[in-house]
Amino acid sequence: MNDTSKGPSSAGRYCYPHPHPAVTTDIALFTIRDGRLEILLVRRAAPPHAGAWALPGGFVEPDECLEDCALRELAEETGVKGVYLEQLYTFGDPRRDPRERVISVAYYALAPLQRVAGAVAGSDAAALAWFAVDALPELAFDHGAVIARALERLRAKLDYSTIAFQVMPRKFTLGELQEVYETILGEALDKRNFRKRVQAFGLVHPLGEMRRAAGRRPAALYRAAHPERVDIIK
Amino acid sequence: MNDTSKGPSSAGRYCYPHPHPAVTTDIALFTIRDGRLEILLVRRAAPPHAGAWALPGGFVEPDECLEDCALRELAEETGVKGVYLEQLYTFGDPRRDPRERVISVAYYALAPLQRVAGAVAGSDAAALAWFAVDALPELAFDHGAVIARALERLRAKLDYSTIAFQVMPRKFTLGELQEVYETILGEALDKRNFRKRVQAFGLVHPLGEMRRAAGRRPAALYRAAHPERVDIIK
DNA sequence: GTATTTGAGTGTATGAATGACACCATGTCA
DNA sequence: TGACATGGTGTCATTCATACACTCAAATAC
Repeated sequence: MNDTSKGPSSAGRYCYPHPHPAVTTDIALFTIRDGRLEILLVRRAAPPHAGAWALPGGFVEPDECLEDCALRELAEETGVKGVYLEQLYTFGDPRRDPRERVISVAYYALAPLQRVAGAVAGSDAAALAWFAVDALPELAFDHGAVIARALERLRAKLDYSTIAFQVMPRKFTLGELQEVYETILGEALDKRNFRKRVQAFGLVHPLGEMRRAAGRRPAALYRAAHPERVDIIK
Repeated sequence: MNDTSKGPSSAGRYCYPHPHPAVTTDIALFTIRDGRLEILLVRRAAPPHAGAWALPGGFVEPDECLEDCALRELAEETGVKGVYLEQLYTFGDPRRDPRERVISVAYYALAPLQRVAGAVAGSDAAALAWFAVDALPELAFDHGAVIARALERLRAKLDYSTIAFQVMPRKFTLGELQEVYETILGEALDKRNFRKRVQAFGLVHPLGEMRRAAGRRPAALYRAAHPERVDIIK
């Protein structure tokens, strides 16, 4: 899929009177597994950066909007569908890709493990794996910077939006919700204050059911008050 | 500068094996004049949308990064230089430009009137004018949506950053600073609380000078504590 | 069957930040 | 010299954020 043509007089069927950059989308997809914040990466099979790990992503088709492109690439390369995407930033350094000028519109996403557990490598990628965000492998292109910015944004949004519910299953306990916050923020929160806030903002509705877990008291189950959208709170 | 070629087999010297979109930057440059928040627009001379008003902007060159492109286009089309730019959002709807696929990386900027007062139309633009943001003319492309988003972001950033100082001259009174906040937010602020906050955050340094104005008590002059950068506060 | 373990669940008190509010000061100009 | 216009200042009440400790309910080990 990646071409290496550049400049005047190169072979190719798509011609323009002025140089056009290639445009891609890249997706930083986060989930939480075993109390760790993880990100989905694909191993590059071909140069440049063969063997290094990269964000899933790819070239924008002529008739699709950017978000559709991100969703499509994510589905093609990893099999993951239907996640909540938010545009992060557009990276346009002329030298970020050694082949040709590539401008990348980065998106980030959060999804519950159950929805991404079946991720499998697509035809474009040699392999696919989840990495803890504090133990990243060697990264291709400027994807280290992309991930850093995505993390920063994600953590900021936890505070003033309901984005965390994107990573929750349909039914969850307040303890599980707090664990998600703590995992993403990388710090412990006070249990009573956390519960107070969540309830005060009306972010959850009790289901009247209990989750029975081994070796401890059952916990009340809740659902997100507005699971379909991300609200700004405060 | 705008070409209309599209798709396979069109004439043109720059050829690629896959279709490439055109990429532009557009700049929403705000200033404050006579107590109104105004935005700089250029009148389109050529179709599409000939006669409509548009944000200054243009195509990304092969070897410039996106922010440089925005600065260059702003200088070329309006003569305005050296303003603080922040990336806003990337607009990529396939039909936002009727000629060909054009993806636009939008930036916004704030500058003091004195630095933009000499803005003059460059070769690309038929004419150039400032419009109050609540009295915009007919706009080309999706520039109405771009401006709406820029305004939203600007207002949000007033609250938690020092972005307002970008629009202040080197010396200013606290009354003038408050007027800027009120103009951008579109609402009145309490004078004492405003001054308390500004001082509490250490955002300004007194210069020990006075501004003598006709018909009223002279006001102490201040300068921004960190005029060169935009800080996040709170 | 009793003790232990593990997370579930709950309230209060304190300090900080926010927001509402009114008057006198100092200059110009008529 | 009086009217006018903006400059400049402090307090109080409320709200919000934070720190903090114990009992409850189930499962399991002994």
